Amino acid sequence: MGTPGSVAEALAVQDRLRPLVDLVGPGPAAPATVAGLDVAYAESGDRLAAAVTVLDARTLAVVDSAVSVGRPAFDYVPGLFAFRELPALLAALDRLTVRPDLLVCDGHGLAHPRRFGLACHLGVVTDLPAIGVGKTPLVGRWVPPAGRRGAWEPLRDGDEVVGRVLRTRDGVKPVFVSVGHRMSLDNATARVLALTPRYRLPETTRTADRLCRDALQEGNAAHIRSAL
DNA sequence: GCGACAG
DNA sequence: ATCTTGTCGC
Repeated sequence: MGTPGSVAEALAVQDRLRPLVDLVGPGPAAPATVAGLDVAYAESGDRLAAAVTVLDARTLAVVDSAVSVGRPAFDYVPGLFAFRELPALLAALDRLTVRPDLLVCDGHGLAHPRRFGLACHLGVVTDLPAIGVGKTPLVGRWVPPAGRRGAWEPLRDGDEVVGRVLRTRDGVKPVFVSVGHRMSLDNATARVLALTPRYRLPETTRTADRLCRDALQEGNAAHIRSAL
C-alpha cells in the first residue's frame, strides 16, 4: 500500500490524495524551523540517499538532520516523480528528533499536470506545511521576471496560476515556487526569499543536497572497504 | 503526429 | 538525477 505497482495505480493514488491538499494556508509567517529535503542518486541509478536538514529559520544554522539510503521506489516518469523518492524521504523524516514547521521540497507542488507534485504529496502525508521549489519548469507558461532579486511573474497553466517564477538573486536564473500544502503562494514566496540570502537555491535545499551526496559517498567507501 | 517532460 | 572541460569572476 506504500508504493504503487504501475503507472495506473500511481495516477489513482494522486487522484485520491489530491483533495486532501490544503490550499488555504496561509502557513507560518515566522516558522522557527524549516526543513530541506533532497535525494542523490548513484551513477548506476540503483541506489539513492535521501536527506533532510532542519534549519533554524532565523540564523539558517542546521539544528537537526537525517539520511536514509535505499533504492528508487518507482521508475522516473514526469508527473509521477514523487513515487520515486517518497519512501526514502519519509524514512529520513522519521529519523528527525524535531518536527519542522515547514518543508521545502526539491521539486514542484501545485505546478504539476494534476496539481499534485512532490511537495503536495509530502505535505499531505506528513500534514506539515510544504512548498515546492523547482529549478526547471514541469508545466506552465510565464514571462521572465525583472532581473532583481525578489522580482516574480505568475506561472500559469491553462487559466490558473499554479506558482511563481521567482528571481532569488540579481541577474540569476529564476526558480519555480509553488504551494505544496497548508501554505499561501505569497507566504511561500516570502519563505523562499528568506532562505536565499546568498545563493539561487534555498539554504535548506543546499544543506540537504550536500548531506545526501556525502551519504552516497560514504556508502561507496564502505562498500569498497568491505570488498577488500 | 510531434515535442516537452520536476529529479 | 549524473557525466563532463573550460571559463568567467569575486
